[in-house]
Amino acid sequence: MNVSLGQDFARRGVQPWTRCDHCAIRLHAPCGAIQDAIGMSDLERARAPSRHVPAGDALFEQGAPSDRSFTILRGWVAVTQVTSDGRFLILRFALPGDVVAFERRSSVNRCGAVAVGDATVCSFTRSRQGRLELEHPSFDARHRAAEGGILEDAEETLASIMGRGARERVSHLLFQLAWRGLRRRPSPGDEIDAPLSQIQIGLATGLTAVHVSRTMRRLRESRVVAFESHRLTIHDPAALERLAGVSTEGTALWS
Amino acid sequence: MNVSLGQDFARRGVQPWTRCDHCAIRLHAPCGAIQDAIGMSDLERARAPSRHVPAGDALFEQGAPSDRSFTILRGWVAVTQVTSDGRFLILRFALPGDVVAFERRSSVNRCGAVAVGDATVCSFTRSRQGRLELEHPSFDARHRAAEGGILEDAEETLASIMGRGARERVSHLLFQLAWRGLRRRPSPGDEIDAPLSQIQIGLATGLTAVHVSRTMRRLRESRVVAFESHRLTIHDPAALERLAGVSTEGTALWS
DNA sequence: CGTCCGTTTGAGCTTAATCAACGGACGTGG
DNA sequence: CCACGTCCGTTGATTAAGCTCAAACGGACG
Repeated sequence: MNVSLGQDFARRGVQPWTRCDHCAIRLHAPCGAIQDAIGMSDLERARAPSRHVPAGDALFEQGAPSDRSFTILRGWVAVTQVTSDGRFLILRFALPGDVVAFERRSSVNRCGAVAVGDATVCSFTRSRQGRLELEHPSFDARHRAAEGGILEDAEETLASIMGRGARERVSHLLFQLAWRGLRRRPSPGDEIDAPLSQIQIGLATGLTAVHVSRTMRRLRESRVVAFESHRLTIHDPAALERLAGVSTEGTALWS
Repeated sequence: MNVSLGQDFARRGVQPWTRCDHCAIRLHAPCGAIQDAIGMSDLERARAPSRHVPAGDALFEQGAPSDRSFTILRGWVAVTQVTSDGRFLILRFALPGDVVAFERRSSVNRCGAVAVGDATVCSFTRSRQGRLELEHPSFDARHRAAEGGILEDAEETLASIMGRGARERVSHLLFQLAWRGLRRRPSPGDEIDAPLSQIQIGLATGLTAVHVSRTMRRLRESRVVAFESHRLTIHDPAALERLAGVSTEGTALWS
């Protein structure tokens, strides 16, 4: 089939991926088992002593040399970047079980990481990580799955942000965070503690804090989500998912 | 150091990563060796018969079942996605040597791929790929590096797009494509053949084709880049790089 | 009690999307 | 060979979205 990229190629009814009901943001796959009990206990057994990071503290700084990767055990961590023209932005949030800074190719951190709310993490040196991957195939698999999941999330976020619209961007972020925080698809009335500020939501969506405020007021007024005093309430998950533009409903062209 | 995410935390003079002068978009690492002669010959030896994909044809379609990953040998390929609300966008471009659709977790393509200009690709089944990774550590390493590189590119694109501004988005894309196309940092006067349309640039930057046109006219008038009849001319690489917001110059806080 | 910080709201402005039209390149069919 | 249609690039006019500036409010905390 010839698909001319330049014309009416869009909207061919493709309804892409579905989502695993366990592990938040992955899709179609048999659930990368990121938070699998086995994976976590493996990890716990092998971990370096855990470290507490108070809210607002940097877990590590962009550009600083480092030979460690971190696994979040408790709390939220923002993966941040300062661009060369001085803008500051949040690339993604890491929740408990997520791995941060696990690329091996560089001895210098490409991004920074800041604790959002109090957090506890454990870390491996890269050499130890390499040994663990060799010795424990399950650890290696978990690690690869985590990396792949981050790529998928990044592309999903990219899609969310390229498709212009503040409401969609914010909805996508909140929906993703709710799902990952709950470890399941949100139901009406679900609440989660989210140690976020609207400023951080803005940094993660490429919006101004003031515009985030307006957007979230509209979302609140239309009874989709409410976010007050660090507590996120999902009133209408279906609407939120629709707005987020990553719907799992709908007919796939290929089942 | 306590970094309150909410206030003046920005512009701390962090000048993050540098770039390898060989392999385009990676950074600080000792050059992922994506196009390394060894990697490529390994690949050629092991490859399935190559396949020609005429311009505009789909290499594979989003949502279609597939157990193959593809390596671009010639031409450019756009990795595309149709969102659930019908928007069509280009997540990234794959150039010769790049690998596409190499996640193993799903039997269904998360994205589509369309040849931009004529392309030649070769493909592996996932099982063969797994075997190759076990048998040839260098193949495995190349593969991992490619995946990591894609993640870095995706995050860089994300940063480029989140930092509002059409000029910056277009500059970033052109700069990245020029670098990857040339396999080195662009010099003044460099030209590369880019089988792109402005429509595709729009799809990859989240902008309208008309606004891409205006933006590129401004870039042309300010003698930064020209793009005419599928030929991209870099007049002022430094300015382009500055606009792209991924400068390698500048002092890093940590050398 | 005062300060700091995050949120909210308003007013004006900038940017980019939208709508519309035109010209050129190219291919197709008469 | 020419007429026509299509697609791409370009430009103008208008509209909508989001940013900037500014002010006020409220809670947390010293």
